[in-house]
Amino acid sequence: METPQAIRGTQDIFGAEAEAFAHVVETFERVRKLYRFRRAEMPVFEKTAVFSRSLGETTDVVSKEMYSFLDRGDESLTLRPEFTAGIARAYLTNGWQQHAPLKLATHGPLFRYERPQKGRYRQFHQLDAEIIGAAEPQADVELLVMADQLLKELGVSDGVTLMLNTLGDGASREAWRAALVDYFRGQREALSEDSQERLERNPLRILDSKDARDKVFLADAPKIDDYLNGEAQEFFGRVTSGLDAAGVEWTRAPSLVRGLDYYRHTAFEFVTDRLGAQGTVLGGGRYDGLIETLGGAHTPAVGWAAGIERLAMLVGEWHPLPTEVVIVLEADSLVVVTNYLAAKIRRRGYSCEVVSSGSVNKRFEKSKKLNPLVTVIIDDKVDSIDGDFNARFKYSANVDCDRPDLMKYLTEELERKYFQNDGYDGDYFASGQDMVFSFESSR
RNA sequence: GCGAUCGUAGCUCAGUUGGUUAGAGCGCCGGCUUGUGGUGCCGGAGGUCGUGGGUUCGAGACCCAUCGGUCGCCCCA
Repeated sequence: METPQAIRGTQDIFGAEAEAFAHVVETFERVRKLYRFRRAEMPVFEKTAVFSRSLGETTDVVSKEMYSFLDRGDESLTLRPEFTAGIARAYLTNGWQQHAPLKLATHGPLFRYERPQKGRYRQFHQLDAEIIGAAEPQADVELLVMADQLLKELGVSDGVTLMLNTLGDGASREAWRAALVDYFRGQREALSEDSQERLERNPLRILDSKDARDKVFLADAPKIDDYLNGEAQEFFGRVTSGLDAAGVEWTRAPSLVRGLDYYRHTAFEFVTDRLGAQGTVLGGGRYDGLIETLGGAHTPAVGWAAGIERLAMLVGEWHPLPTEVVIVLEADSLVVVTNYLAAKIRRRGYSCEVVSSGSVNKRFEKSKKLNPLVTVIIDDKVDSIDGDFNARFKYSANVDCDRPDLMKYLTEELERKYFQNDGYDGDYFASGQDMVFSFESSR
């Protein structure tokens, strides 16, 4: 029987990486509540039109990266390549207009048919935050400040910079785009093959080409600032002054454009040079035109998405808190004692692991590897002078264990309730790194 | 879709200019040792050397194809 392989570009995440992944999500959940964003869940697949119409037919995402298939009714469905389009559809379908302006947060898997590489997968995961039905720059500011706080709380903000730009309103953007096409047409033959292609499909993209043949023309290319009308300028000014007031650092990136057609005004990316070719860790912008393309009324909105895998890589290995208590069963006849104690300890809210298989030697090896705060040993050695003990309950705590609550619980409550002892029996000594306390129950 | 690079035990890797029964460390299992015990010693399980062809008296090592991983281009989080 041959084991089927996992699909290319999917990942099985485990251990420290999985902990880092969970840590990113948990931090996002916590921060999103601080900003009072409401949680939403959407399907992972939609009718293909949801994405093809909103993202722009000519974008690479739509033209070659979507996971599309026909269902049994011959309807074309697509695994979501991004969140925004699906959220916009849900907003219209469910009448969420009544909640506008609506602050939404979600996270989960997305799918794109691409060659995998560092920080890029066919099934990848994003955090997502959107404000729908808010035309004011204030919404952009709130979203950016939240993103900034998220990165800071994750401890990854060092070396990550906020690149900020404006694409102006629809009219500004079109005028700029036309000027760029004009300009680059003049140099057409000198451009890279990729950029000659971009000239027809997505001229804004030429601006962040990595090809040296293109870079020489960038300095003299038309600037968006020259095409912004007064309104667009004022909008951008309010965004930047809001960020300054909130203490969020940013860098103007006049050639920053976003890949999808629906962006207007604010566009931004938090980038780092620590992730190889995939420098963008969080990106987004304003998409005032999107909801109309799905048949809704004109609805201004802003949002961003962040790659969980990329954030997790910046976070690095993340280890869960150490096990608080490990119970080592040394005498198999007393197995019920471990069941009793473990249940009690866990119900009390302390993490606990039981080691009760393998040779006694292996059990201690295992417990040492778990590196617990406290080790509890269940033993039936009859080694007292009068020989009337039938169970012994010892625990050893790391000398540095700064958990008086846990120590108190174990010494006083458990020991008294279960063993009906009077307390320490005087057997108390230091062994290496551990303080060892020993209790014995008498009958 | 394009390019580079890699693919030997569960994991990390050695395997000399192609030459007898393919190795180590870690991990796992067992035994002994260690009188509070992540030590030491002994033993064990586990590999069709990604797969399929080819060259050769002989290939894990050379060639071709294919699959997969990694990194990059395109694009994007």
